[in-house]
Formats: sequence, C-alpha cells, structure tokens
Amino acid sequence: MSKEQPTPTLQDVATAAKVSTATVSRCLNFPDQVKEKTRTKVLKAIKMLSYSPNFGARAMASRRTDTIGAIIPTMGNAVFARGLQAFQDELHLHGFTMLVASTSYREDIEEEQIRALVGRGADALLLIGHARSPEIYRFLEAQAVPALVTWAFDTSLSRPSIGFDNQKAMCRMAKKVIDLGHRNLALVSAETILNDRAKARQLGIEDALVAANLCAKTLHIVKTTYGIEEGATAFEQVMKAAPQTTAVFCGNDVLAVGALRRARELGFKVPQDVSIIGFDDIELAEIAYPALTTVHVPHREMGRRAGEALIKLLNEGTQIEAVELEASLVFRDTLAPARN
Amino acid sequence: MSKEQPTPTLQDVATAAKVSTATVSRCLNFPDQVKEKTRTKVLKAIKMLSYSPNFGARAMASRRTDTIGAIIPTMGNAVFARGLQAFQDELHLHGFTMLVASTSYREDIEEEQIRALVGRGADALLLIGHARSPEIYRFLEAQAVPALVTWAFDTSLSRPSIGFDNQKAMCRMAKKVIDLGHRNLALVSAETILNDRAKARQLGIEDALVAANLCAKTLHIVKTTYGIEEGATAFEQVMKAAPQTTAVFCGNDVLAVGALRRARELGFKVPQDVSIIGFDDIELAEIAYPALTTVHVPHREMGRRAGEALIKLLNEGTQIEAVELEASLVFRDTLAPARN
DNA sequence: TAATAAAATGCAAGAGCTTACATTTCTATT
DNA sequence: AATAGAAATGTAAGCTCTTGCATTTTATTA
Repeated sequence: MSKEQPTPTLQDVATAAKVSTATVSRCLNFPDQVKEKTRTKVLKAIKMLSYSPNFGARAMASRRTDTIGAIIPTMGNAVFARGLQAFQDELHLHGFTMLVASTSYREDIEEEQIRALVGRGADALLLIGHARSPEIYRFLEAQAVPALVTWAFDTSLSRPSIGFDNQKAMCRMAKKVIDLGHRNLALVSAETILNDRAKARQLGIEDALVAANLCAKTLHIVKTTYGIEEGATAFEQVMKAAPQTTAVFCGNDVLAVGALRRARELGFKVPQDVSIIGFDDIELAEIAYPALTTVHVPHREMGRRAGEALIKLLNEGTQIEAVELEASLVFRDTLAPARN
Repeated sequence: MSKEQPTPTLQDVATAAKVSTATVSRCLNFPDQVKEKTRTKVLKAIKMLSYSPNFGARAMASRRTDTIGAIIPTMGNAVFARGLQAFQDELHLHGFTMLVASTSYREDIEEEQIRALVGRGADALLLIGHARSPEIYRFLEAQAVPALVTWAFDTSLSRPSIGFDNQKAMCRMAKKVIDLGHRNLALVSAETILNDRAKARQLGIEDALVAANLCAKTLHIVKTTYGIEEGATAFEQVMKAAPQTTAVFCGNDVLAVGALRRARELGFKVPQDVSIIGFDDIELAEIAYPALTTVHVPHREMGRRAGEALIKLLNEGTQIEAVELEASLVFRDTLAPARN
C-alpha cells in the first residue's frame, strides 16, 4: 500500500505463498510434480500479485524458448499474411510461439531482423527464398539456429526448403499463354537481384519462350516495386514502349491488379486487347474484375508444413526434408487468345 | 576445431579481444565511451565469433527492452496489416522494435498474448478497441506496462485512445444512406459482445435511424464472423429473411466484398436493386466491382500517431493524450438512391 | 618532468528464472 | 511402530548481460 512496488517476481510469489522459488517454478512448468494443496496456494499468490514470468530470465535459465521466428518481406501482401497464419496455427498447436518481422524487401533490414530474432532467442527461423549473403548463413550456423526456407524449392542448394518451384510454375503458365497465340509478352517484375523468386519467375517465362522456339530476349521487362499503383504505372510503361504486347505477366497479383485497372482506364479491353496474368492467387485476384488468371501459391500448405518440420526438428531432432509442393494454374477471365 | 562450441557469449568476446566484459558491453551500447583502438579489436572479435547479444540477458540486466508489443485481431485483414506497418515504421525510426501477436478475435487468446508480450519484456502495448476484462487491465497495471488503445475513440473511458469514433462515423454514413431514400436497412456484423467497434458501428446506424424518426428496430441484423465467404452467406440470409431490404451495411470491407459477390451471383443489380456499404476502405474496396462505398479508416495515421505517443511516453514520460482522428466517407459505386 | 584531471578500463554485484542435488515429508509395508 | 522408498520441497549455482564504483592509463598543464 505504501512503497512503489516494481513488477512482481518469482521470489515475491514464493514469499507470498510461503514456499521456495523452486516450487513456484515447478508449479508453472511441471504442475503435477507439486501437491495439489501447494499448487492451489501458489496459484492464488500468482493471481493476487498479477505475476507473470519474465521470459528473458526463463529463457536464460532453461536455455530454450519454444519460440520460432518468421521473417517475411511484408505483411502488406496477403499471401504472406496467410502463409504466416497457417504457420502460426501449427506452432500454436504444439505450444510454440511465433515472432514475426518484416523486411520491406530490403536485405539490410532482413539481416538486422535475423539478428534481432536470434538475439531474442528464436530456436529456429523461417525464411522466404534462398537469396541472402553467405555471412548471414554463417551467423546462423555459429548461433546454431536452424533455418528453413519456404516460398522456393531448389534442390541444387544444400539448404532444405519447403516450397514450390517458381520457375517451373511460371514456365507452365507461360506455355499456356504462348499456346494461345501470344508472341509479344511482357513482364512487370520486382527487382531480381535480391529476390530469387522474382528472378525464377522471369526465367520461367524465358524457358517457355525458348521451348517454343522463340527468342527469350523478346520478353519485354519492366521492373518496379510491389504495389497496386506501381503495377498500374508499369503497365502503362509497357504499353507505351511495346504497344504490340498482347500478354502482360506480373510478378504478383498486387501488381497485376494495378495493371488491370490501368488497362481499363487506358481503354484496353481485358482480355480481348491484352491478357494480364498474376502470381500468388490472393483474394484480390478473385475479386478483381475481370477475375485474374494467376498462379496459385500453396501458401497455407507451405506454412503448415514448415511449422511441422521445424517443430519436429526442435523436438525430436529429425532433419528437415525438402518438400516440393505444387503451384497450380488458375484460369479466370484475364487471359484469352491473342488478338488478330 | 575440436569441442562442440555453444553459441558465443559476451565473455567469449571479451576473452578473444583480451578485454573485460564491461568493455565489450560498452562497445556495443556506448561506442564512444571506448577508445577507437579497443573498439576495433572488440568489433573484430565479435565478427569473428559471429557473436550476437542475448536479448533476454540484456533486458534483465538493463531493465528495459525498447520493445513495444502490438496485438491485433488478425493479420488477414489488410486494414490491420497496414496500420501496423505504419506503427512499426514509426517505432523503427526511434530504435524501437515491434512484437506482433494476433488473436483471431478471441478474448482468451488475446489475454494469453498480452501476457506473453509482457513476459517478453514489452515496454508498452498497442491494443485494438477498449473491450476486455478488467482483470487484464489490472494485470497491465501491476506489471506497470502502459497500454494504448487505437481503432476506437471514447472519452467516457479513462484509458486514452488514439483513433476515431466508430459510432459517429457509421452514423454519418447511415444518414447519407437514409437521405437517399433507403428505409429498409440491414447490417451484416461481427459478434458485438467482445468487439466494441462492431457494436459502435451498429449503434451508429441505429442513431441515424432514430434521428430520421425511424425505428431503430427496423435494422435487420445478421451476425457472422469476418470473411468473404461469410459475407456472401450473410447477404443471402439477409435477402431471404428481409427481401424488402435496399441497403446492406457491412461491418467491414471483407464482408462487404463477399456480400457484393453473392448479390451479383443471385442476380441483384448493385446498386440499382440493393446498395452495399463497407467499412475500412482497404484495397479490396477499390478493386471490387462495382467499387465499394465505404468508411475510410485512417489506419496509417493511427499507427503513426500511436507509435509517436508511446515512444514519447517511454522516452520522456509524457502522458498520452487522446487524439480523435477523422474517418471519412468514401462514395464509390455500390450506393445509389433506393429503388422505387 | 611532475602533478593533476579526464578518459578508459576492470571488478563484481545483481537482474529473475531453472534445475541438479540434498533434504524433508509422506505412504506403504512389515 | 519402525523403516524403506517414493514424493514433495528446498538450497544454491548458473544462465548472459549491464552498470556503479574502483583502478589504471592517457592527456594536459605548469
């Protein structure tokens, strides 16, 4: 009632319940190792003091945190938000906690976040894509923090991944587009230097071009950052620089939706005049008008499986096995045979 | 090269650099308190060992974490994702870190998350809406963790909030709708027991009804959980139970987009046959076809201001001042005068 | 060059928890 | 009622940092 009391500690609880700190600790962590009567007493003290264990102290003493960190490019894109939700659900099921951080697609921020999460005691990390500096991989190794890559699948790397093959998926889509008579293709993409997924998607289209005996160089590429408005602007650039274009691929649905809107604003009929193809298959794709043809990314499945694998690794030491998931093609209304 | 080496500690760095742990610590926290030469030496040792400070230990020793927790209902809704992004940006600017947790609109999970974040050392918390048990507020008080409420504004509560008046905003929109001749209104809402924002929005419509000398009871309400599909189903229920309805308000844009889709599927012309009104003004609203009339929530501004206020409180002890922001009405294509 | 002030560094005491091991208290058995 | 063994509890060391205070080094001035 009198002196400014700081936040209650384990010791305070122990004193209040007239037991040792060890008992209180056990009460919290191994409830059935303590007698019913004692437990009640302790629980009452905890409630009375509004006590909450200090995570840092616990982590330090027990040398594990049951926490897994996830680092995604942005929460602004539903595809990551959803994947993460599935990941989180899986973790929660097994008593693990997820810590999220986002990077805005910036390598320096990603590195900072990886360090932050590791410092915070993440037992493992979920990463998107493979592309990052060797130094940071070395860091993770030194800290003995296992990392799992999703949103990509590449057996040529030693690092295990649970995801899909961006290149293959995009290639399949591009083949369909070419089959529909399109010869003048364009791609609105994110910068590919640090984004291996964007890069792979571009390569996928080029593969299809080559497979159809067309020149990969004919693919007109415009680079931009992700965003609806950015997609719109990029579309306009494409049509200005290469007016003969009949099909515009977009690095993701957000860009595609922007492109779609600008197309309409500029008087293009979609898909009669120009086809637009997205990637991800988020809600936006279905809601857009006309509904967007896109590549469906199995985000929930990826999130769930990633969670599963990481927990198994942490709990039982089972090495992570790479898993390739299928990215399916979703044909809706923005793709049609090439005009003329 | 021989023995299994655990993750490096401050001590290891100190040994490697042949200085005391105190110096290493200062090197990290107050670089200009240590001589250039020493610093270089230490930094090299840090890099060599891939050392990363243990956050828990640091927090415990220094008694502050420069971390702020944010608890939102879901990451699945862009309106929260965006608000959070702005909040995060503001924090980052001042060297603070954000920890996020989501509750799926469940009170028990929210409580769990609040305890988790506090345990993890959050110096302060960002909360959505006021409605939660007094016990949890007591807990926050006992732990001396300040909490700021956003997404709501209510001066009748002692707790400060930075947000907008959901009731007033929805009332303004409802008045417009009534002015357009609509008399048979319906509302597709989330459960209002633990969601004060949903409740306020409902009250707003009822206020408008009363102000127009209509009976508040005429508002046909269907409750559901948030989701596009749920919105669609709810719309169908509304039109089945109250076919004379000419305007359907939705608790948020996600529901509204679902309602819109089902309306079209059922052969209703929007807005000729029935008007549909959303809330939030997320991307989806603009992309939807027809574009959705909705209430614009100043999510970025809220996030930014909330971050600002919390940092000021933490850094300078400045008490948080309640701020009422404006939620504007966005008239697009799903609202028209009532038929007949 | 000696004396003094200022800057740099080191020492060691915590911060709040877990857990191996020691001790006490029960239960069951004879 | 005495005693072995199991169950419950207590003791205290240790997890990795920060920081007040003590000590050493460096710079400055006479």
